[in-house]
Amino acid sequence: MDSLFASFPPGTNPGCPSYATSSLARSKPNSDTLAPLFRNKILCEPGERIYAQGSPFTCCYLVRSGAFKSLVLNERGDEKIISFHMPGDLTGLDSIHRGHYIGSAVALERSLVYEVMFQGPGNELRLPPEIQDHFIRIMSRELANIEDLLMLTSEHTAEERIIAFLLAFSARQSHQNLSAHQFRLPMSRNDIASFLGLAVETVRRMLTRLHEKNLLKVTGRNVEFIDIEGLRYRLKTA
Amino acid sequence: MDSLFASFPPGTNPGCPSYATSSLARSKPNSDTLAPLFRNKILCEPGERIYAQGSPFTCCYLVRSGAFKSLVLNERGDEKIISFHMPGDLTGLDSIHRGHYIGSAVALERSLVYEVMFQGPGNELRLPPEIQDHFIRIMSRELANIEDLLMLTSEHTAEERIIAFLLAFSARQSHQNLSAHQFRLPMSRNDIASFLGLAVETVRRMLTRLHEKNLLKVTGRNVEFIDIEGLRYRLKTA
DNA sequence: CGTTAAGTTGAGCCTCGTCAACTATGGTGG
DNA sequence: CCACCATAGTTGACGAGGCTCAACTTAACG
Repeated sequence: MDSLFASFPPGTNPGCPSYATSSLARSKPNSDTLAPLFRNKILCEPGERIYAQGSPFTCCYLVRSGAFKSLVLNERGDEKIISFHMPGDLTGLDSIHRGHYIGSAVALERSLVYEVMFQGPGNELRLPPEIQDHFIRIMSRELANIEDLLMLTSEHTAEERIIAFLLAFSARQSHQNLSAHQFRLPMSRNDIASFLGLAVETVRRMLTRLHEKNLLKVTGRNVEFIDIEGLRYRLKTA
Repeated sequence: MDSLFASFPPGTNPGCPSYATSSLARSKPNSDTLAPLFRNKILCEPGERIYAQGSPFTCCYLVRSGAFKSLVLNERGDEKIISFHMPGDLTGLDSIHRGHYIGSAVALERSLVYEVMFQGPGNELRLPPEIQDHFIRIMSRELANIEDLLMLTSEHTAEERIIAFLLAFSARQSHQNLSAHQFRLPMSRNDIASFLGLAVETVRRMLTRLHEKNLLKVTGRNVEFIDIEGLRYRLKTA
């Protein structure tokens, strides 16, 4: 695996998949490539949704600041978190091929997004040539990200999933020039559990376990790594 | 969920996700839209791989006949099946953003593929305007497909996964004007197990269970539905 | 016809989900 | 500023679903 969070723009990191390595820390977000497509700027408060499952598809959204979760309601009515979106990420890519959004995007904190419009009046997609390349690579990367998540949830234990998640988030932090060792998670335990395909209680149990092993410290949503190499090690020797 | 197999081209099926319904049977494959991008035609024997994980990315491949599995080797060295590709599907989309293939594609039976080339000499992507729209929708749809698989594997029991898989395959069959009630699976039990995030033994146990409940008949790779409504019912009332 | 891989079946165990009770947190209105 | 309530988070006990391991049968293929 490579990353659990979308990265932007794609870098080049050949070789075997390596869980939650520095792949997220490749290159700086370069969101301005899409600037010609920007429309409105929207400010979101925590809990607010920029689009709702089933509503007509209008555009994708580029996250400038804050954080989002994108989720799908299943037949039982409870939500499954598909991904988290950080600054530089595009949301709604999975809905382009439909006339409506196949999931919802909800702000986890006060956030700023741009509308990214590329549909003509007849709903046909029109990308300026200089953006085409970039856009397709973004989608390809998104595809690879979900595949990573798929591998993580189908072949790894609860502890490994938590570790991979935290390491990926950490990498994303340093990507934004924030501390990779100490950070505050914008999402709830429930969100993490849903994202990783676990029960909330299991998430907690794994966190306490990692705490007892002196690998990290968690108080509420604040995370502090004690032994980051130890964490990485537990991922490799699965 | 909507489908576990890529569909081509995307249709319009608004509303909540509904597992393995007729969504796969939307519209006929219309692969010729990409015809301007076709290069060589390649014939593959079972077990042959059209590209290998880590090798330099050259192009995507359109399946014309036969079937493929695309897989990723994890750090332990065993393969995880990411998707199955049927006639009309594109493979390698997840590798566009990298200089190399992030997984491998292996023929499950004697198959025919087209090389789909859209990279210029400088590796920049160049899509004819009339194809752009179509191509992006394909990628978006692929994204939605994997999200479906993600939801299936993270929130559903072994039995439900098997049922969803078989129903999706059945839908794909009728999509190709083949019988939806009786068909031969091109992939091994191992492939199915890996794809659904299960052990081979579990796959079998569920098949026998469904057999005992008079819902279907399985002999080797041949599947015959006895009570397709019964199967659908067991998916809804999860 | 022999060899190897694929498929099947059973027994036992372990991880993780479920349920229930409890505590902490944060937001709101009096 | 505090009381209140709702939501989020925590902890423990228990059970079940599915994985592991091992033995065996069947199928595929030269």
